[in-house]
Amino acid sequence: MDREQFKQLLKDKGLKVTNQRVLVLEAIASCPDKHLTAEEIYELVKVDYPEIGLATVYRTIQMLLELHLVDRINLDDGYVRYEIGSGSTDTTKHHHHHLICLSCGKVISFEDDLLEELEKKITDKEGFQIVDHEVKLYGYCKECGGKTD
Amino acid sequence: MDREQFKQLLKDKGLKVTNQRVLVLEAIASCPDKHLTAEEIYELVKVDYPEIGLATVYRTIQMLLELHLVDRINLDDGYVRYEIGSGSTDTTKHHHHHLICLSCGKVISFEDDLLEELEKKITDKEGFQIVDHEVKLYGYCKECGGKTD
DNA sequence: GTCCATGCAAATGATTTGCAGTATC
DNA sequence: GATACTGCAAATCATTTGCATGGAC
Repeated sequence: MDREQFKQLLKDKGLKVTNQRVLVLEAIASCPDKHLTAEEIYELVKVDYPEIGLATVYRTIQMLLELHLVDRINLDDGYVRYEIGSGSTDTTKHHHHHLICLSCGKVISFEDDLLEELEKKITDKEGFQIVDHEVKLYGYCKECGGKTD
Repeated sequence: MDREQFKQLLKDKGLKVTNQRVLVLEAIASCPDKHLTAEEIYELVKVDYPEIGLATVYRTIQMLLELHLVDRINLDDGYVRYEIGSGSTDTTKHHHHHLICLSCGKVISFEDDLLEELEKKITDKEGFQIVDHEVKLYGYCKECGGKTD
């Protein structure tokens, strides 16, 4: 999803194209592995566009979530974080999961389809139709060398 | 973990045994599938002990989390929820996961060891040592009959 | 020119904290 | 009796909202 595609999407949805909206999306897209908080996005956008307000950042994020261009992640550290969405590419909703280091706080994303098997089992057994999932694995990354701390 | 065991644990840790602490733990333990919010726990305890304060409930929950007697769940609905802990039994940390109905909001817990395979794979490939995990599956429960929103 | 979008400041709401009184040990 | 625990009210902090101005179309 490049800048022009995004502008077109906004127009198609009857939404207005503003600098703020473009810059917020680009800030999130430019840090695919950093899992930014709203405040961090605000600070990033302010570099290029100092007059933006925090409320606009929140409102834009809300809109991007509804358009499925960004995903929300909650690491339970008191901040809600955002990353460029899996749905932003298209078709196959390739969810990715998160490895969270309990020592340094680093978040590593990874892909895996192992859950599909599990989901099939649950649908069969419980009659529960699964449409989405979120997986967080907590542990210690290579650098923090297993359990050191 | 019954009431007496809990009292003993508190003593062993050098903590004082109070009605408030016993009642908060019992409120959470009595609703193993309801995933209560702090406010709900507060209301439950108030029935038997009207003078309790909400701050005490929060402080007690904090303590119970540290003792691994309760677990925290975040359904991203703006409330943090608590349930009686998997570690409260013992030895084999049998995590359970959550099925969350997008239509009625019901939360169903289930056990599965499928992730062990995945965790082994990640430890081998990434050098990331996993010690805990959280899985949330979103969808539609039997009663809400697949997708009938 | 119309209205949606923005910025600011004030409001909200869950959780935390300071402090003086109270209960446990 | 000392000190940890509690209740209350005030503080905190992320997020939301009201409203008047500004910008997109």
